[in-house]
Amino acid sequence: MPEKDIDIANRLKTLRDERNISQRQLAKKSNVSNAAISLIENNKTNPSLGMLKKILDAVPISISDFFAMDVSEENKIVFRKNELIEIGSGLISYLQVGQNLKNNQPQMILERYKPGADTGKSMLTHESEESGLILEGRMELTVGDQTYFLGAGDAYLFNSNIPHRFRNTGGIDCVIVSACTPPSF
Amino acid sequence: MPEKDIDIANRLKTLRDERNISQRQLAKKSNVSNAAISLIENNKTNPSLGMLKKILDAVPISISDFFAMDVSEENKIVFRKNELIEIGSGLISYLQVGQNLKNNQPQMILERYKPGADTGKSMLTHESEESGLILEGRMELTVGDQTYFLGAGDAYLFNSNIPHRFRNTGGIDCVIVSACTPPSF
DNA sequence: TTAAACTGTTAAATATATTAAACAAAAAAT
DNA sequence: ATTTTTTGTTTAATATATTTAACAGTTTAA
Repeated sequence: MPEKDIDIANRLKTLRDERNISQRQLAKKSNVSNAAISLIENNKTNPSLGMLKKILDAVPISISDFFAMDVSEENKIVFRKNELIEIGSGLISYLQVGQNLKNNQPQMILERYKPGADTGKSMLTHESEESGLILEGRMELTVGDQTYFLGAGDAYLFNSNIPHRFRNTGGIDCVIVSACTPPSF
Repeated sequence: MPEKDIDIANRLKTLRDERNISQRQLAKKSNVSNAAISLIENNKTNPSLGMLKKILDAVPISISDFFAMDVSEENKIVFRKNELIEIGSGLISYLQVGQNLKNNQPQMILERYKPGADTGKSMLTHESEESGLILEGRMELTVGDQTYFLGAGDAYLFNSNIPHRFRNTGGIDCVIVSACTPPSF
């Protein structure tokens, strides 16, 4: 059974945070460009072993220990602002609370709809209970054959099997925090 | 203290030998080219982690375990024909018995001199006792101000502080097995 | 407030890993 | 003995990692 993703990105970031070293400090100490470290931590490259070795030697930590590190977020409780997981971007961006959610966990998402953003005329449907709260801007929400206009502070709750649709018809970003149980994707 | 060389080459080769898998079998199973595996095992590339991961998943073994593998050759006793270490090539090729030799160990080398090969007019000198035996071909050996012509079966022994020189003046390869104590390079 | 020294990220240039295909040698099959 | 597989290796073409340099945002100092 092949292991799942090795997640060097998290490992390195976590390690660096634990030891309070900046990308540039580590870069200098390991004779590697700071860009390389940034790219690794953002999963934008597939580093060579030589590269990883140089970095880990500078930390220092052995390769074996590095991969034996426990970075499971199973029991992680607090997720900092910059630790939210980006699961989609574009006209609508999604920042999720937690990773690899179980079916009994709510999928909380911080959603940002740019002006004109629209989940589409071909309404959404999925097997969840869905709730949300508008933080900024205004949102046009259609659930079934009813359409609502929501402003900051307003909230919603419905069964997502009912076809629904979000549209930002205003001129400024609309920011929503939503929750689905079980997670919808 | 940074670890010394990680030696992926040895690790992979050893692993593959232990499990009796050919390069091509492993390549196919891991969706990687057989060339890649060959290059890795010969230290001719600096593989990416993604690559290594694919290979190790096919073995299978975890990355952590892979790097925790003991491949120290400290007490290795028998070195197979294909396990000799190439420490130089070209007109003269050197295949050494063992790795990271200690000062109290003899450095045995299987040397092949192509026709015309010459260690150079500017004689060699180093702090060792040196001995050798001609296996094939003929060799012109100069030690100090004496020059000797050796054929298969002949041998030599001298203190390498005395300037010396090897020249294959014949038309065929000359193969020698030599030994230096302590190792000369 | 402004400036200076940091933070992490990104784009284009460069270096290098990886593949595909062909090779030669050894083992297996007929 | 001679095909036929299978072995590992190599080279040129291609894909991609890494660096250099510039950017924008945040913190520290004055």
